[in-house]
Parts: sequence; structure tokens; C-alpha cells
Amino acid sequence: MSNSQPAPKDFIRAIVAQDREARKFNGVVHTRFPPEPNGYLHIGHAKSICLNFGIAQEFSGLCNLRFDDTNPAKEDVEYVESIQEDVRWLGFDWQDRCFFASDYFERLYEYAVLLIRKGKAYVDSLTADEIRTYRGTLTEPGKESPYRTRSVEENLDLFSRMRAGGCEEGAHVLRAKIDMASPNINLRDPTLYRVRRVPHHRTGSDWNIYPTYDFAHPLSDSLEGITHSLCTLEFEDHRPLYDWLLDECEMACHSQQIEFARLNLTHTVMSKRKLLELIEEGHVSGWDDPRLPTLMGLRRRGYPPEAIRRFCEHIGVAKRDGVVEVNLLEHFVRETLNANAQRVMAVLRPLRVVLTNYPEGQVEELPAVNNPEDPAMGSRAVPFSRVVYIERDDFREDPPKKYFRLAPGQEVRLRYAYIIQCVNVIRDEQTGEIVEIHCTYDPETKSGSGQSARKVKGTIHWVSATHALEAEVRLFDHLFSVPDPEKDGRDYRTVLNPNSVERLRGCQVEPALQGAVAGQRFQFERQGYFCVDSDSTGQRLVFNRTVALRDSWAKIEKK
RNA sequence: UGGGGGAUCGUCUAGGGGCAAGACAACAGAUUUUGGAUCUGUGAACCCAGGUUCGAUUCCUGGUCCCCCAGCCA
Repeated sequence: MSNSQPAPKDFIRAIVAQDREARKFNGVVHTRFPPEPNGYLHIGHAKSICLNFGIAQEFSGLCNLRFDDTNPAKEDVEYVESIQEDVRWLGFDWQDRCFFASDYFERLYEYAVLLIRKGKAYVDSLTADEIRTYRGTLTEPGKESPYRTRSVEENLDLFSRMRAGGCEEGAHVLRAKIDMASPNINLRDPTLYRVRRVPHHRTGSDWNIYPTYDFAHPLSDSLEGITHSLCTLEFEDHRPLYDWLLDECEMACHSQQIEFARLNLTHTVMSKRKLLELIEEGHVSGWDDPRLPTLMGLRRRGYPPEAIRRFCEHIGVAKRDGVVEVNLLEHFVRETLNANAQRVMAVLRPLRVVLTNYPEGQVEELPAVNNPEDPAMGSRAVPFSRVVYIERDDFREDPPKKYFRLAPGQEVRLRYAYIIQCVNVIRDEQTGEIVEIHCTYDPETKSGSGQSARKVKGTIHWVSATHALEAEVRLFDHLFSVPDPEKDGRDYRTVLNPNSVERLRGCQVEPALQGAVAGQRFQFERQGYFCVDSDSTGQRLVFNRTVALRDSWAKIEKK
């Protein structure tokens, strides 16, 4: 019964559910994710991937991966491979259904011939400039090309010569014969084929002509039996053409195009062009720079694919265009990492602390919980000794109100260890800089066993100086310092965040991190989630900060 | 002043002739050996104007504002 079904989550699922119930397409649901292999995927694509694969899953259907490789001048196998890797990483499986529009070139050509025979397409020999002029404007109708009335025979002959390689690029194009006066510019005899004397990454030099998106897309959808062809809003105007082509080519399957709003995120840019500019101008290091919204970048940054999926589920699908705040994405990253990231202690900006009453040479192995959210993750031993490092931020000579950390005379708990009290501050005689602090520890307050009634307000993280591993840590922040980098048409480069990355060397991390491999994710207690960077080696650990923990102290201090 | 789409808390998304719901963010409190997590609570919205109606955010009419389209890109 339909009333036992949960309400559809969005208008597209509502349509799909209705179609399935009405047995449209025989009750089958078949979608596709159709990237052009001319760049790398970003989180905007993730929305489409989750939508298409998600709907297929929910409606017991299938989702194809199809490369829209109709423009050899811009495309490359390198992109094909990276796109496949990204889709897999996101957690989706196209099984044996990875297709290419180029797989259909021969059939597409035959459909073009069919259109010519029906008098629905013609070879135009106007120049690109002339075609533009003839097209008219938004408010004025276009003019018909003088070549529009060529005979079927002449068109057939010309078109086959275009294919055979007898003409220069731009000499001719194949156009649909629709309506030069249409208020919808896409219907003013759109181009179906153009001459391109460029080798294609899959078909080599087999072809001298290539179909346009407008021609190839609907036919590819139909050939694959795609029932619901989901795309972004800017293709809304193309739908009449999409339908016209399926009708005129007499396709057995009339796929249904449905448009939804693309994803926009605050504090970043999403277009391939701008992403490329950021890379080429050296503002970021490459497509996998952890500050970029590319899937490669997010992966390197440490974002779990599950977090991205949850985010995409959560933002929903609608037709109004808007901008999602990045903090929503970050929320899902924290939420998933909180549940499964191993906790570890790491001191980013070390301050030496000597426990003057702790026996020289003594080492204790203190048990530490790996993840309080998940007891199954067990515990580990953390070495403790007379000299430890704490965070410089965790000591203040003049502590503000409500500062629950270390200060002269004040007490604080070292996580999983003892309560210590600051008794002395040692500074560099020249610079006056604090070089180390002396504390005493209270042996009665050992974590767990002690049961000391004594409570302190603060607990800070630390690492044993003799046992710590040195590491480099890269702290990332938003690439842009404002939510909408392109507001009022300004150049987004003018609002790049100068502090979007901070490299910290000489960080001291817990020995449990020995041997951590690239991609492994941790929570550095009290600081955030970090992931081992691909620059990391056995000798030199490098971490990326995925996202900081929520910091309510920072808020208090701001006031 | 062509055509196509859209307008609900700060943000995203529901709903739909009769109390406008959720999430993030914000704020307040509880709790806490992570100032994390968790829990509780608070504030916060139907673009405007008319009309129909007992009643309109929803239906109708007219506006306003925003987005997209003049590639041989997708």
C-alpha cells in the first residue's frame, strides 16, 4: 500500500515514486551520473552522485556512471580515472555499468542521418560568427540560414564528408531544423555536430565530427534506458530540445529530465574554472589541496566519505538556489569522526614542564581510553615521566576569569595522569620568553586508582618529553575569509584568507602515533580531528587538521 | 521591455485553507578527567498588495526581487 511508504524526502523522489506506482517505464527506476571527464569532482558533484545513486538504491533500481565525453579538446583519461576513484571513495558502485557517450558515436551518427532524412536536420556552412548573428537575441527572433533549405541528398553527402574528414574545423556544422523564431534560444536550430580534428581519448582518430551535449545527452540516456535524467537548473531551458530529440529520433525509451538546484557552499568557490585559477596562480598547491572543495582535497583533508554522504542527504534537493553554510558540512564531519576517531594526545605548540618532585628516570604507563564514544575501541598505554610538554595556550601568567588551566600557583589535571601545580616560571634572561615551567605533582591524584576527592576545573593534554614523536601539523581554515567570495561581482582573489593554512613544526605527539599511515584519522584531544597527510613518512609524521573541535572557551574569551 | 525557473527562521529543508516542523548556527543551563561529546531549554521565518473565505503562508489576480539562457562548452 502506498500509504505505508514513508513520505518522499524531496520533489524528485516524489516524482519517481509516483512514476513507479503508475508503472511508467514499467515500474523501473534507472538513473545515471554523467560527468564530463574534463576536470576533477567536487562536493557539488557529490550531491548529484548521492542523489542519483541514492534514488536507484531506494527504488531498487540501477545507476550508471556515464562519461559525457563529447568534446575531445578538453577531455582526458586522467580525469576518467580520478572520477572513478572519487565515486568509489564516496561509497558508490556502478558495477559493470561504466559507459561513455563515445561508446554511442556510431549510433548517434545514425540518428543524425535519420534526422536529416526526415528533414529535421541540415548541414549549415555559415561561420560561427554568422551563426551567432543569425541566432538573434533574447528579444529578437533569429533569421534562417541560407543553407537551411539544402536538399536531403546534399545534407547527407555533406554530413558524410564531414565525418570522413574532408573539411576544416568550422566549415560546417549539423543543425537541428526547429524554429529560428522560438523565444527559447535553444530551439533556434541548435548545433548537433561540429567538426573537430582532434584525437579523442577513447576513439582516437576515428572521428572528425563530434556530437554536442544537447544531441548526445538525451540519446545516451535513452539508449541506456535511463528513466529519470537528473540535472541542474541551467538545463531547464534545454528540456524542450531534449524532448524534441527523443521524439524525432523515435526513441523507444523517453527518459524524463528533471532539474534541481546545484550545491553552493559558503567560504569557497565551486566552478572548475575558478578552482583551476586558484591552482594555476599558486593560491593552492593542486587539485588535492586540503583547502579545496574537490573530493580529492576533502579526502586529503581527512573528511570521511560517510560525512559527505550524510551532508548530501541532509541538505535535501529542491529547485531554489541557495548557499549552504560550510559549518553544516563541518558538523557532519565532527559527528562522524566523534563516533569513530581514535583519541590521542598531541601538543602543537609545546611548553616544557618539569615536575620537580617526580622521581628522575621514572616512567609510568598510564591507561588511556581510545574513544569514550566507543568502548570497543579499547585503551592504550601512555608513557608519563618527569618532563612533559603541554600546550603553550594552556598556561597563562595572568589568567583571565574562568581560565581553568595552568597559571602560577594554580592547579590543573594532566589527562589520565596527575593533578599538578605550577610553582615556578623559568624565562630566558635575554628575551624574557618563558622557556619552561616548574610544577609539583600530587601522587595521591593519579587517574583512576587515586579516587582523590580533590577536583580541579581543568584537564589538559600533554606528552612525555622523552617519549614524544616530533611531527608537522598543518592547520587549515576556510580558503576565503568571507562567506560569499563573489558577492557583488568582486574578484574572489581579493578575499582569499591569508591564514588559510598554518604549518606547525616541532609538534610533539604521543608515541602511539608511531607508524600511522596516510589517511588515518585521529582526534587530538581538546583540539580537533587530524589525518595523516600523504607527505608523511616513517621518519617524519605530517598531519592535516580536518576540522577543529567546537571551542566554547574561544567564545567565552571573545566576550 | 523574449523565454524558462524560484521566493518559508541567519542558513538548508519540510508542510499546506484552521498551532508553520526539523537540522545547522546563535543564546542559556545541566553534566563532564577532552572548555569535546551528551542532555534540557530559549529566541528566530511564510517577498509585497489586493481578492475569494468564518479563516490565506497555502487558492486567485497583480506586482517586486533573485537565478538561468544569445558556445561549433557541458
